[in-house]
Amino acid sequence: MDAKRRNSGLPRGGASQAKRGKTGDWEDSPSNFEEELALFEEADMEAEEREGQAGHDVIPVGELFSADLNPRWRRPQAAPLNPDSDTLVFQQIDLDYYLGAVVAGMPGQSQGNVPIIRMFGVTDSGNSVCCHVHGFAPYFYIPAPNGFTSDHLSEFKRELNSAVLKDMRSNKDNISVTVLAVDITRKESMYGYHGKRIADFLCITMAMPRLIAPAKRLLEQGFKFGHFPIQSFSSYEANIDFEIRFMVDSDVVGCCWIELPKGKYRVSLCQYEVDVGWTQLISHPAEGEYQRIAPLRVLSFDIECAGRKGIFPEAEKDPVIQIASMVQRQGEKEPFIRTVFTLQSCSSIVGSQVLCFTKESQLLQSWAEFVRTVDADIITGYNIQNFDLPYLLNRAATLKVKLFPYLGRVQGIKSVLRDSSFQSKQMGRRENKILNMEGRVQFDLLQVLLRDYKLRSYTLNAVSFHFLQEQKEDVQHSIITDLQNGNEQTRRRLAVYCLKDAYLPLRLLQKLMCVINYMEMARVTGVPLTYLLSRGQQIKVVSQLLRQAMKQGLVMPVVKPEGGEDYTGATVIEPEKGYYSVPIATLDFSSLYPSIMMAHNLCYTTLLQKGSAEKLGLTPEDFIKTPTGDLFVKSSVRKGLLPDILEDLLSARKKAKAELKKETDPFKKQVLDGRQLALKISANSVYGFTGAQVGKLPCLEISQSVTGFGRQMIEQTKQLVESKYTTANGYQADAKVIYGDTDSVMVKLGVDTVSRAMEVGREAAEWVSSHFTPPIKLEFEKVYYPYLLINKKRYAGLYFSSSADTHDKMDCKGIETVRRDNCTLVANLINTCLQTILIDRDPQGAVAHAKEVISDLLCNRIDISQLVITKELTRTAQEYAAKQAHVELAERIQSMFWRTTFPLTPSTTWNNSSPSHCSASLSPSWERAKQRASY
DNA sequence: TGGAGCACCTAC
DNA sequence: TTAGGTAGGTGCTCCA
Repeated sequence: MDAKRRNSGLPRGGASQAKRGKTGDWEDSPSNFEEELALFEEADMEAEEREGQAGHDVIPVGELFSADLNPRWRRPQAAPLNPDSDTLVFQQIDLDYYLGAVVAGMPGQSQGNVPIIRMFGVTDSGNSVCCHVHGFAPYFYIPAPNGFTSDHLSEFKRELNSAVLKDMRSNKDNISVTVLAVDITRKESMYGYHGKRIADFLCITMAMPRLIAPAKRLLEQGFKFGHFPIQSFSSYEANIDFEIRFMVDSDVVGCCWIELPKGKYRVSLCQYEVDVGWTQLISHPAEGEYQRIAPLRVLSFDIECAGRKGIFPEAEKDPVIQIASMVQRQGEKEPFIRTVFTLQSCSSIVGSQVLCFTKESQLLQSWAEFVRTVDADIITGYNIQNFDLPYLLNRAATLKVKLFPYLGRVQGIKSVLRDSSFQSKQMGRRENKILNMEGRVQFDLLQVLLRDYKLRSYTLNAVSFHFLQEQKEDVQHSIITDLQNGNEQTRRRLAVYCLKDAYLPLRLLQKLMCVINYMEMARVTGVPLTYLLSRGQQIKVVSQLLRQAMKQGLVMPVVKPEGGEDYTGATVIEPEKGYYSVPIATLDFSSLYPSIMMAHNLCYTTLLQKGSAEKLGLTPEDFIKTPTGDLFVKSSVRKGLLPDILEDLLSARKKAKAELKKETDPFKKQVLDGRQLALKISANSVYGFTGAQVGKLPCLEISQSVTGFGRQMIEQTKQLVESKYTTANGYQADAKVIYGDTDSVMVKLGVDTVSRAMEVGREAAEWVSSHFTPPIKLEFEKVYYPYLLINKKRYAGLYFSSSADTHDKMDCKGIETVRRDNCTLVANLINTCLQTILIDRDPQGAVAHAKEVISDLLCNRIDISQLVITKELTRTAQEYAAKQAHVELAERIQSMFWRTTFPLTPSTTWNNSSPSHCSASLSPSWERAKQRASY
């Protein structure tokens, strides 16, 4: 089919005619991306002929924008829904709550404003659903005071209610009842083992989520009611997000499928906007057919602004000139909507629709209308959270485009910008802007990459090149304004650029399978999709903990965060530094910390606090003493919650790993690898959670026992291996553990070949494993041959695991090549030298290469832009003249080179190439070059 | 000049 | 209102 026929009259290289004027410094043959776009056109032809539309021409919109410009923007027509005879099934993708008026016929309070859970989702047929869930109220627990009976309930409730009311500074919602109910319930604290002693707790149900905190505070401060003396109550589960509370109680997990049985829900407003009582909905576990994913609409967009020369665009001053949008259904290969909104005219682009506006305010308003029409479930792009969306919103405010800031799915709710700062040790302080868009998940690709990937550069260009081997269209930022001020051909050039910037995030999302991976994570951990990008690690563990606890009638206490003493972590075995030209076998404990917790049943619920063992009359057979002296009951007395959670996570990981083995597609392999890694990280963060002293439920007894066991185990492993594999026992040589970190040992077995090292390694791992409690298991991982051990946490070697004949890769740990605080020149130099040493086994060659590079550096043969080493040195470099900076940097690189590649003591086998020797041979030329350079 | 203290990044 | 952990190498500044 002729992809160009729609474009009759317009030459393909049309832009060449426009190579006049002041912006003539760009190349203009059609880019690969334009050809790619044109290919989409072919695929679209049939659909369009069927639907009888001509979607991809230039449309001079002027004032005439209508959401009906292209029927494909809309979702498929929704079939009529009869609550009495139809079941409604949808995949829930976002969940929040709001305060709303009571809906007659729904469970819960009968008057006033009530919290209503709102679930957004999509059906199999691609129709969107907004489901209001009624009747669920927030609650928390306190232990019932001594002598409390059901006769005291109403008095307690009345007193607490009036205390909370009195505590309110203002009562703008006109609340008259704060405490809805107080019930006596039999529960048990999850913190510490106390002989399964179930006790009376008061379950206090409040009218609104935000009333929980004051009620908890008042009870803590000291509360008096009836004839009971004033006393302070500790609270339980008063710090749980309302959404999580609901999800846990109704067994809903992130992104699961929800069923509303016929006769149990009602249609309230437009199609598929429904109301249901919270006990009526059915949540399907994400298994079997319910693992599927609905045809979600993913919108990716990018904006261009006409900034002033050298000034970062400001929304108050600089206009938005283009917005490109691409919409793709999850699971399909290509976007089915490709459109660009431009200010002023723009030549046509095969494969995309161009909508031209004469007024910027019209462009903005129309784009918002477009978003509402497309009704995307997921909104993505590159840095949209902190740039594009805030810019559009601020720009629309400046131009007073009143209908713009309604971008969510709920009518009448305005999208508002807020600043938030999020701080964690893991990610440092991160300032972000937050924009509410009810019912749409904002999935900023930059944020995903910042969280999940350690990269040297996070520009869209660098990231695209890294993952897709593709780059942005070549348009310098500085000429954007000129292109806009040119003619319809230069604006076309800009539009192609803009389209590509909207397209790349979609491609990346697809390639990295972000959406699917995040959904899996939401399903495994039970939190909403949005939490995964906006919150930390802890909430995932809390969600799992609560679910597991509820099954056993356990409640989670609220603890005051207080920083305490740090505890001891893992052991790093003192390395026997050197270059090893013999195979070194590496044995690892797989999932060390999780398996320790499982093997020894370490949990909040199994912890014996001081004196408990005697008080409960436990015999020594009932509990264990950990290396740190803490006591935990065995699983025969009570199985811990944390071991249960870990078993779930690790069996999911096992499954992912099995799929990984079967998979042949290299990229899907990578993704499955990512998933199993995510599950591993989740399992590891359970340990981290117990050690997080400023956290929801720290328990240092658990975390320090875990690391204590770990320290013991790695020492024992070293001793076991070195005691069995000796000449005295008939082996070729005495084995020696030359290094080890946390959960691994590197062993010199004294064998000559990789295959022999693998054999002995496997045998040794199995034998050592038999000394430990399952599921603790030492595994043979790999052989390094040769192996360069520079220092603790710094080494390199050729990595053999699958085959004994060829190495999989050169593995570098902690060396400049993998660190991001060095310039690429250093990384490349060290990398080449390591290759020369390990693969070619030619240390002299490595020295020669280093000399060459340093000489190039000193003679100004290397671009200065490559030379920024660290932040500190950037400053130094700027303070010196360029040539002097070269010398400084060359010295730095030289010392870095020596330390990294020749760190060895003279006794090690470097035949005739010890550091001092090489250093001497380099020196004369070094001095000469230095003199030349500083001349 | 050498060591304490810090920032940064990584290993696990 | 919210935040996983410790060990450890390296380069830099500051100070005695």
